[in-house]
Amino acid sequence: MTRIRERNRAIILIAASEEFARKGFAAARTKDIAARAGVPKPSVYYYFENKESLYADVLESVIGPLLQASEYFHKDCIPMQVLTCFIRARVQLARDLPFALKVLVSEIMHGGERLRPEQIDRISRQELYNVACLQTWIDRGQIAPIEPRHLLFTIFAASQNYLDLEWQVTSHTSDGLPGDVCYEAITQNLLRMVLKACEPDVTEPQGEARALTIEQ
Amino acid sequence: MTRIRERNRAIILIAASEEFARKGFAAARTKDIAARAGVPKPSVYYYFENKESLYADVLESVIGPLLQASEYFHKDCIPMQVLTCFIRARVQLARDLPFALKVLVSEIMHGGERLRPEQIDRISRQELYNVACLQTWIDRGQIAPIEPRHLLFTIFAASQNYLDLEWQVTSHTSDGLPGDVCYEAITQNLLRMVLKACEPDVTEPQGEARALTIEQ
DNA sequence: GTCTATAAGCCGATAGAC
DNA sequence: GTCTATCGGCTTATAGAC
Repeated sequence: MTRIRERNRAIILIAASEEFARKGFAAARTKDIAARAGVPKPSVYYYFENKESLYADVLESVIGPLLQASEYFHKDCIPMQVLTCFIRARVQLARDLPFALKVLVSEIMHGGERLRPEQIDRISRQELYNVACLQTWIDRGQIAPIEPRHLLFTIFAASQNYLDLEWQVTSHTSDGLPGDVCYEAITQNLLRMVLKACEPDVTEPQGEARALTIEQ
Repeated sequence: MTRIRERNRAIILIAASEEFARKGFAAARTKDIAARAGVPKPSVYYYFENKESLYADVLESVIGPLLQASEYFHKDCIPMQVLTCFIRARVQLARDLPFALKVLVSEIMHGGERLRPEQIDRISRQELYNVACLQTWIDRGQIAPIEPRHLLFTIFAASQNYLDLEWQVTSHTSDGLPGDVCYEAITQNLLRMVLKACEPDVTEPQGEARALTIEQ
């Protein structure tokens, strides 16, 4: 039966996400992953090819939802609305898949060498599209001239700072996960920072900016 | 002679910074650190107690300069000037000690378990002081009510995104380090984001904010 | 599908010659 | 101080019984 297979794969994948999130790929032990999942170690190798494959599958579990958060990006939508939806989706992703997202952020921060070429490709394409979108808005004068990749990276890193601050005394629920208050606060702070920063300077409009802004 | 000792320690420390920055503590090999430093592996253990001690010393090499960047924080200084100096100092630190800083950021993002208690203490104290400073400004209405720790973390993470974007095609110098243009762009973007976000809303001043703002 | 018992190899750390 | 040669422990991964 394939039902039991799917279930066990899911259980191991979640355990792996947590172990990889806490210790990183190299330091995480398959023994600990198995223990956390409540299965003997060989089961991990029965359901996954090896440790690297398991790691790549953890990354895969979050890449789809991550890219989906970018679906709001369209050149002809209102920039502030797009950014608002985008940031909300990203923070919600951090709430839904905190560990897997942390693994991905850490992986990208370390060069992405363990991402499959196809995964790198999908992320890069989306990134390029989002950058092009932001650049268009900048050229039109709809948003301030902020380097698009820096902006996207800041959102990427900040959207999950809920977990990165856990080593300090913060408000946590009993099971060790940050409470909803925390997520809403992060959303509000990030929204404010990004939207304020992106507000175009009315004192120095760029070229044809005026006319196009009115069209919008 | 202690001169040769200091020199070799420094060489190994730099090599270790680079290896730890690229691979993390667990994945970095002392063999590779020795090779990068151009010394045989036992020399690493002659000059440092063990791998963990070497790692802690790498962190130590950047904690001092990191805390020094906070020297501008004083309750009675002008918030925007403090933040400007602080951000400039942080980005400059990222230029001066890119690898060691990356190790520290990664370490803190993973819970700081490998920081010595005394190192955690120093960082926490400075953090608490900076947070208190920001909170005072918020209470006085001098800056917008942005959660101080989120703001500090965003600056912390964003100030070194030069290296985190290296897996994409960016402008690098021949030796693989980002050029100065990149640093200035990061500084400008970060300054804009933070300063804009911190501008107090004149439309909704808080309580005694007016009077105190004028005093300043 | 599940699990015990073990193989094979790598890595941190050191002994000891120079 | 410097380096070769090696040990001991730990980890991934699997063989093979149930």
